[in-house]
Amino acid sequence: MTNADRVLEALGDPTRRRVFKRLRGCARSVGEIAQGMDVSRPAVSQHLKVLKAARLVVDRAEGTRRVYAVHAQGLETLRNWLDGFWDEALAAFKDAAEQATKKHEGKSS
Amino acid sequence: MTNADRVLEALGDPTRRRVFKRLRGCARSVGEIAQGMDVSRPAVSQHLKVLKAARLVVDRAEGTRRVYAVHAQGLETLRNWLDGFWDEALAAFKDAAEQATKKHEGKSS
DNA sequence: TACATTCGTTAGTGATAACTTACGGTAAGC
DNA sequence: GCTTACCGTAAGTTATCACTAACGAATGTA
Repeated sequence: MTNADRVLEALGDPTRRRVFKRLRGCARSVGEIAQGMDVSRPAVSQHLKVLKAARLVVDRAEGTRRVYAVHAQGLETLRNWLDGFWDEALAAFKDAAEQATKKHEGKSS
Repeated sequence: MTNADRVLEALGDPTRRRVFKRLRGCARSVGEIAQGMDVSRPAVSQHLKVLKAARLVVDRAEGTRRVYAVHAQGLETLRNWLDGFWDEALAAFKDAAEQATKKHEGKSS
């Protein structure tokens, strides 16, 4: 399982996306994130675990609290996956075009 | 439910990603996609339905067969979501910095 | 040391979704 | 017009996943 797979699977859940969006711009503790959401704190904790495994967030201990913040690496992984998909698609298209050209040349000769 | 939500949810499933990757560079029919995979043809058909709803693929009738190909719009949606996240994160960070500055000015005055 | 608070973990449950089998519909070929 | 091939859909089953509840660990405090 690649890192890109973990990122896509992590962002596939809507609740997890809401948790992730709550960390834009400022780091928050688990309780602060759960505050105002319609899910329990353990649920948020579990979602953060998945987001952490995907390198989408990082956590640091701050007394008894655990503060989470967005980590650039996860979104960079997603961006690289996106770019890589385009590159491979383009390469495959190029190969197909070349084979078609070769076939056409063989026909004309 | 936004389009970005549909894209992320569609790409969240590993089988669906394998189906999607099979369309890089060349369009294929449903049977061709299912050929060599460890899932049945109806399963592939259902996944393609979800991918189509997310604007990740397009389909065209070709006789009795139905040919699917990647559609740029879905991945563009994902890219926009990615960029938008960065923008909002940056804006939030900026606001926090400005508030901190304001507070600091108020203190010094 | 004893207590309180905060967070993480595990077990169990309920819901969602993915897979298979079976059926119906449509277009091409004889 | 009948047969064949290909695809989508529906029903049913299985499995996966997210949520709640309960317990345990660690830190800060009296």
